[in-house]
Amino acid sequence: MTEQRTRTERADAARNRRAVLCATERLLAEGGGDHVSLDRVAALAGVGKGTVFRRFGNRAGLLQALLEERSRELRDAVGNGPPPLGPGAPAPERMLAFLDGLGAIAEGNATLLSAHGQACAEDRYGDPSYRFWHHHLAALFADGRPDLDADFLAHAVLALFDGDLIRHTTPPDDPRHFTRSVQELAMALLRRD
Amino acid sequence: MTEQRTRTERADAARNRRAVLCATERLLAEGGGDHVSLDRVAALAGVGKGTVFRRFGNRAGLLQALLEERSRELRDAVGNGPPPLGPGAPAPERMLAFLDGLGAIAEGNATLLSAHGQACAEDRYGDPSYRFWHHHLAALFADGRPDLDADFLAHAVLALFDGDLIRHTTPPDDPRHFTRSVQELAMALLRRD
DNA sequence: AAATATGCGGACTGTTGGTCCGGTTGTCTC
DNA sequence: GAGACAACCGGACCAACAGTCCGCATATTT
Repeated sequence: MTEQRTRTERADAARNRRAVLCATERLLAEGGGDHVSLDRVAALAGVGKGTVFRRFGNRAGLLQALLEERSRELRDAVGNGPPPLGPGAPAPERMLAFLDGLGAIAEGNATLLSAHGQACAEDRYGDPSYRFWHHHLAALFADGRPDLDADFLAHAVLALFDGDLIRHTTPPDDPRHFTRSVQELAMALLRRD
Repeated sequence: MTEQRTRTERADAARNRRAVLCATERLLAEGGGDHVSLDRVAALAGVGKGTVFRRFGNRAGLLQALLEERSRELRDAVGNGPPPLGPGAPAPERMLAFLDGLGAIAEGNATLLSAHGQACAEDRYGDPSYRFWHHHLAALFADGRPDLDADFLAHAVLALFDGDLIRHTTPPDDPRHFTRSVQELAMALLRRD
């Protein structure tokens, strides 16, 4: 479960990584996204500031790592799992299942999403995670609508997964409203009624 | 053309506002969006830092003002101009014309858009400019597709107007590719083929 | 020309992301 | 278990930034 970048990662290093990730999570939950300064993270995790940077490179890297942890499961399921998430199901069903999964993650991590979006200055589209989602969506669109620009449609759908938009379109009584809206939109694009 | 917040605005104040706006513009053009620090803006405009803040409140306000200046013309044309931009044309035509106009502005101000997006922490959806575009789009969608959530569709289309996305989907030889993609997508949503 | 309010400047503050290096501690070998 | 080695750690440090403040200047009005 814990990934290791060299052959074996030192025990204290692994422990610290966990501590930092947990601290980030807690700060994110209790204050807004801009409440997560790296000073605070380090302090709450009980490590030095240098440690945080050595592990995660910079603020964006830290948030990205957290985001990746939250979405790894879905990624595996989409790549190698059983239908309808995994390969084998028809495109519309597969897309609905995928958007349901991604939507759930996004809805549960809106503040993390916002923070990451703000920190991730320039290379959002180079992020491996983003590329994976994009590639998947583009393939599904290309399958159903060869007449449209599948690449662009995929970017368009992913652009919806923004923390602020989620908060703004989620009524207090229906936490999954956003996901259904995205699904509806995607189906309108995929199907030629 | 220059707006005045009290009955009459002092001449030097107006001059300074122009200078600050111009300086921002220049810095934005020559360096990236994060190259525009308010220190630098003030220095280049030849005014004190306090002046910038008194005029524009904060960084987000400054960028917002610039953005608004660039889009005021389109706003007027949409509200009171002749068809197909203004009222009177059928919804699809009107939407195409509108997206053409907004796309042109966005393509010409991608870095400004990025900078504004990053600075505008929380209240993107409260911005009067955003509300205007959103209201317009939502009305057009509601007209053509009463079966879908027009409000959400409008947000979705506006989410595309992001500096990074524009840069990422604009090939070097075709500066208007982005706009056409957006139009294509919007038509796919509006029409029930 | 005097009075008044409006605007001005830039020193100042608190916080941030990010760097750096002397010292520490895990791990591996013998 | 002892020693050697590399990996890792902490937190002092730095530059840059957004935003505040207040004594001074200047446009406008009477």
